[in-house]
Amino acid sequence: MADDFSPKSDFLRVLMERGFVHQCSDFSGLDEKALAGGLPAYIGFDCTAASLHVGSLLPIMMLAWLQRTGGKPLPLMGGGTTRVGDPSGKDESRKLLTVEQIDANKASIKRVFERFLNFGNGPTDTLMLDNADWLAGLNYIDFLRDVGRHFSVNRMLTMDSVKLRLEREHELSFIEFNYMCLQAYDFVEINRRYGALLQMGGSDQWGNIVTGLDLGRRMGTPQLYALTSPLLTTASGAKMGKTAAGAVWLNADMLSPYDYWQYWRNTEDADVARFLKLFTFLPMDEIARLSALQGAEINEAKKTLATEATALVHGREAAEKAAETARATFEEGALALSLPKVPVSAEEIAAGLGVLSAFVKAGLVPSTGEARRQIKSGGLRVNDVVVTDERGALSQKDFEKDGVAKLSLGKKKHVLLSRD
RNA sequence: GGGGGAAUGUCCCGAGCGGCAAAGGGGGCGGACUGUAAAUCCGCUGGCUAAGCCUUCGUAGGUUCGAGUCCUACUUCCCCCA
Repeated sequence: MADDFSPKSDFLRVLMERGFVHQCSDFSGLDEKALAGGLPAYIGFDCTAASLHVGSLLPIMMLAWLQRTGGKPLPLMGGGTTRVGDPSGKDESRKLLTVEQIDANKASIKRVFERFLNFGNGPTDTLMLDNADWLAGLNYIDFLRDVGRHFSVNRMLTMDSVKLRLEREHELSFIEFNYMCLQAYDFVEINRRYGALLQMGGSDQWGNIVTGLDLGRRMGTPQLYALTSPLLTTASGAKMGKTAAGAVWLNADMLSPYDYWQYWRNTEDADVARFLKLFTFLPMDEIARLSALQGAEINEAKKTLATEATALVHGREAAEKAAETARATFEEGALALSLPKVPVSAEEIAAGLGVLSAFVKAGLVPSTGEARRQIKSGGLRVNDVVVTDERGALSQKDFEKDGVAKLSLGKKKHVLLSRD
């Protein structure tokens, strides 16, 4: 791939040594451009959900490193392309979102970037883009004549995103088939408007990005570049960012900083070094030191990873607090009042709150049926006492300590019911 | 246009003589062992006011004491012929 290439620019050097690079259309060409300084580069983000999840962290980190090494980050909201839907890497087409949903998602997603990037009007300040600005108003006939004529359907049919659907005999609608044309056109448009020379993205975006390079050449842009990051999986092969509770969201209102910290704390041993490089800004020698730890000492590295990664998304203070909550809970077995809380009214407690519904209320189990099952396998505890009787109820006594009862599912998930 | 298949537990794959809350995987969750790890082993994996009740097999009807299973129509997808 690029083993024999040694970059001169800080940008490529950092990305490569930290494991961000999977493919590049032209390493030395891009290196030159990065060396010149102020390299404008963009990455597109889907607006299919109200928050980005850890899967999007990798591209965000790439933009952050770009800025730190003297480039100009251009995060692009897919306000327009999300209305069409990217078929890459998907077996089936997804339901189309309404424009209102997309706009709401967009607004909600934007906030995360402020944590990672500096905004402003300087040469290396971040500029937030939205492709709805130029895609939404496109005229079909004009677009076909100006842009569409440059696309070869023959070639499009050979692209992985399309080929996969055809081979597996899954439906590929015309609207999705057009997605890559729009993304390619984005590149040209962003070059013209903001001078972007580089588009980055996950490895599944390679085809879309390279199509943009091609289109640029035909439409007379300067030489454009493509750089993709590897597809992230854990050492045991699972996709990143999925837990039983759902995706690992970056927005605090969708996943608490404490739970976010826990996600990283539970990283598999084999992933720690890789994740430290990708998801923290810690210097490489510090990472090397942490990565050298063996056996139970690896837990120190995991705590550092968790705190650093959480600090990036939720701020240093929230990260330290999550770390402290975890320390008190797991290492001292103490009751940490900073665990996630769910309020219960005093009347409910007085009326006798059944254990089953208490755990449902706490959000630890989805149904009372699940609560029953967990009790059978000894998975539920109230104030660290295993629940054995599914017909039991919580009483005032359980809330004696600080007006709070600690409910636990398994050894790791704890929620406080607090008496209001 | 003609002929033949397929749709199953709302995470996925997948069995299912008319008695079915429905085999088996994967995934997930819990337990044991550990280091809040991995691997391994064990259990669980529709809902509820729970020895009972309710809702599930593409959609709508029908036959039957009883339908995922049989019949009819419809929807979607696939294959073959034109």
